[in-house]
Formats: sequence, structure tokens, C-alpha cells
Amino acid sequence: MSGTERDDDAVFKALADPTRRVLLDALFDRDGQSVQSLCERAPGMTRFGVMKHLEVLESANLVTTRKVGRQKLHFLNPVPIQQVADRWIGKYAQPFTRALVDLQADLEHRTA
Amino acid sequence: MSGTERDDDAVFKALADPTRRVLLDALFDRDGQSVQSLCERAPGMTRFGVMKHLEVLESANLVTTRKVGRQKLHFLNPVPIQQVADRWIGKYAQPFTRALVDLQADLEHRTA
DNA sequence: ACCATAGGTAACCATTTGGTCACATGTCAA
DNA sequence: TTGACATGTGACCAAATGGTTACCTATGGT
Repeated sequence: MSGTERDDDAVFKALADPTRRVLLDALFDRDGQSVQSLCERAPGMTRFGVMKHLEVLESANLVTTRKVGRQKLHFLNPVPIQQVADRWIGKYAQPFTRALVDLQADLEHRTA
Repeated sequence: MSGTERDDDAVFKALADPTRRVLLDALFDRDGQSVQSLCERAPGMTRFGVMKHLEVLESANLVTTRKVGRQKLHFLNPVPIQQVADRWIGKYAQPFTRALVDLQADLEHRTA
């Protein structure tokens, strides 16, 4: 796997868990939150579970952190998502593709 | 989890595996391929491994199938990807967001 | 100095996942 | 109808994942 492919893979894998997506959403709502604060978004899960998810997000470069006093603040970094969207998802989601898909679906429906 | 959230989750999880992304790319290149044909895209993996991945893609509704004679043809369905992109990824990848992100990154760099 | 608070480490566990193998089914063609 | 070919099923296995608990470190307030 090339470098960007490996990076993309980490991003895809990081996005594959609903808790992690919730955490990203939380940071989208309010950036720079502490672990404690983020735990509120994952009720019924211990702080350690949340921390593990945050580690995954951090190593996929989707969140960056900064220690302030005794708390660790988490910042959203959407750039990897944008890159993945640009060079992979866009290929499937572009209007051109969409038109083709609609046409194909129509044809399949007729011949079915 | 609501219905669409569960669907989105299946799509995210399906996209989390590199082999499955390769299979989608293969169908993007040439639609309507058989299992055999798709196996060529995953060298070093048995037909059964490929079949399992195809099942995952199918149950996430990313590929649809049609039996023709003794072979099963696979068709790409990008719609779920488009939906996920529209209602989740777009939020992070829109130009507006991108501008905010760049600004934030700049500020953080200055204060660091 | 002290204690409460915020976070970190490591061991551990259950489940899911990615993958294989052995075998079964269905279909075409001679 | 027999054999080759394409796909399906189920058992099975190793590794990764998601999560917990017990304990440790560091910081801030009083």
C-alpha cells in the first residue's frame, strides 16, 4: 500500500465506528473539548473506552490534541476526511456518476 | 440508532476494508462482473474470502447482484456512498468548513 | 501539605472480523 | 448423463477490536 492509501485506510477504519463518529460530531459542535467533556457524548461507556476511541482518531490524524493544565483538549481536523472525500468518494458521488447510476437503475428496472 | 444511522453504519463499516474498496473500484471500472472475475482483483486471496467481502458489500447495499446462468453478476450501487457523503461527510468537507479549518490551523500554528 | 480532579498505562476479556478448507448445489455442454 | 465449471454453505481458526478494571501520574486549589 502506498502512503496515501495507508492514510486513507486509517481514516476509513476510524470512521467505521459509530462512537468515534459521535465524538467527531461533538468536536464539530464545540471544538477543543477535554476527555471528560467528550465522555458525556458517549453515555454508558467508561472514560477508558472513550480514550481508546480518541487514540484511534488521533492516530488517524482526525483529531489533534493540546495539553492545557491538567486537561487534554481535542481539536477536530477534517482535512483527512476532505482528502478521502476528494480522491475516493468523489469518484462515486459526482453528479456525472449520479446521472449514470440513475440511468443504469432505470434500465435494470425495465429489464427485470 | 435510527434507520438511516444504521444504514450509514453498515456503509462506513463496509468501506473500512481495503479489499472491499478495491472490489468497488473494480466494479467502477467494469460493472456487472462475476465472482471469478472479481477474484483477479484480490490476488493472494481465495474465492471464499472475496465472496465474504462481496456479501458485506451486498448487505450494505453497495452492490446488487443478478444471477445469469451459472454465474452471479455484481453491480455497483454508489447511492449509499452518495447519501453518506451528503449527510455526513459533506458537513466536514464543504468549502465553508474548509475555510474555517484553514483559519483555525493557521491560528493554532501562530499560538503554538 | 493535602486532597480532589484530569488524565495515562497495562492487563485482561468477549466478540467480531478476515480468512481458509471441505464439501454441496446448480448449470451448461457434449 | 456425465463431467467441468461457477457459486453456495458451514465449520473452523487467528487476529483485531471494543470494552472493562485496577492502578499510576500529574496538576490545581485551599
